[in-house]
Amino acid sequence: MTPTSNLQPKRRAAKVIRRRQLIEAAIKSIAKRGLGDTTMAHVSQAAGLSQGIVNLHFDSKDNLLNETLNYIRHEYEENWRNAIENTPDDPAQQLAALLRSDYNKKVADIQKLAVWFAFWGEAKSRPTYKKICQERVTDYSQSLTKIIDQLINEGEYKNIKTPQLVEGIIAMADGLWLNILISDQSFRRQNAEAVMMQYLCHVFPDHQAAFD
Amino acid sequence: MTPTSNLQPKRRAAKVIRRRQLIEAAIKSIAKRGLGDTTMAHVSQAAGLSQGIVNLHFDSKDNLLNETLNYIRHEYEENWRNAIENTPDDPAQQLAALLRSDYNKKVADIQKLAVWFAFWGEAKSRPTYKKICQERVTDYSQSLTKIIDQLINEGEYKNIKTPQLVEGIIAMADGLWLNILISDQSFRRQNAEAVMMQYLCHVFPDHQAAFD
DNA sequence: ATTATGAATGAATGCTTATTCATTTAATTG
DNA sequence: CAATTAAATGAATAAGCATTCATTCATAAT
Repeated sequence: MTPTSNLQPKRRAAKVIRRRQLIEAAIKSIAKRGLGDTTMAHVSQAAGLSQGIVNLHFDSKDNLLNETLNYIRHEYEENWRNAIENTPDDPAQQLAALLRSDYNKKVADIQKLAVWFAFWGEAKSRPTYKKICQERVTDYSQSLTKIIDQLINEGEYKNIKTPQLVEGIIAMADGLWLNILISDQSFRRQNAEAVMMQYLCHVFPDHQAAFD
Repeated sequence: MTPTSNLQPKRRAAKVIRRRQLIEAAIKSIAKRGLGDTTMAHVSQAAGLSQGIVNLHFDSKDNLLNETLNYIRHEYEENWRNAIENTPDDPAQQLAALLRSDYNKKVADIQKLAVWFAFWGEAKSRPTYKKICQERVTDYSQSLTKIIDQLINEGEYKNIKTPQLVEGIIAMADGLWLNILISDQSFRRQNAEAVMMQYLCHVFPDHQAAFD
């Protein structure tokens, strides 16, 4: 037996819980102070624990930040996959559900958005960040493409180039996040959703009912 | 006479030139290493000057970074104002010109994009950054709104809510920048432009000629 | 109850970095 | 050609920070 597999359930659980607790503390601190001003002391204090705790559970600050980004990426993916699964098997409705899910309370929460932008801001110079950010998009756009192709077949849409439309929708989705983040509370999740739905109405006029 | 106005042309010019030189060095370093890992030593070395030079010309690192953001904001605004001015007084053409200008070599340069996202990433926690980023959008959307209202009057567009459309266009524009930045060179300026033009075609089908 | 093991602490360490300022170099003036 | 003033240098300083690790605390096993 490896020493790891000797771990009793309670202790192993404790470890997982502590890691999540620290990741959530990191999210709070990044949202409050930005990535640049977030220190290990901030994170451990926000978690109500002691100085060295992050190194104990994550080895290094770098690692904690990587895991934090991974965490919100998985949360994001889980969110939109749920949205699709809990929606009738109709392309227009699925499209609406998928895009509305981006403006969920859980995912478009201002703290989480701050974290996304913090990492995007460093992505160009940090391969690890960049890769995780890319992964987020590839999975999402695969599903989006599938749904849109179905919708195009169903309706009588002639002049739509799917790949470009997919790029456009994703771009708008991200840009609306930026708007929520930057605008002083005047632009909210519901506004973003409405803007996106109007876009879909323009592109798919025969299915407007699904986007109201 | 104040001591400042006593400065001879050459010396005064030197000061302005040096400041720009340091701002451009800052842009290079931010693009290369990110905002977090950019040090005063990096900036001064990139400018080929000595350690203390930034404090001499900008007093502090904070101030240098504020001025750097201001610099790209003004460059950005100058770029789109030029685009409008050098285009015939036709709404559809002006709209196309305004939006194409966002994917100029000068403005959608990958280094500049990296800088925008670096500052957006810290904007939530830094009021100064946030303000400058907000200013960028307000000026732009005023002009955009004016042009779109003209276009709507001209054509027979009924179901367009201008404010939402403006938000949508700006969001897509920013999101396409993110795509250029994150995607490993596979998504380029021309792609972004094409995606945006397809969007405009969908919204203003009677003016497609202007968006090809 | 005693021992063994894992989890957590927090003071100490050593490195990095922004800022300062005495000194040097260059340009301008009379 | 001095004398004056501005610009630039770079070594020294001091503050901040991630990381380490000897020690303490808590839990589980025997």
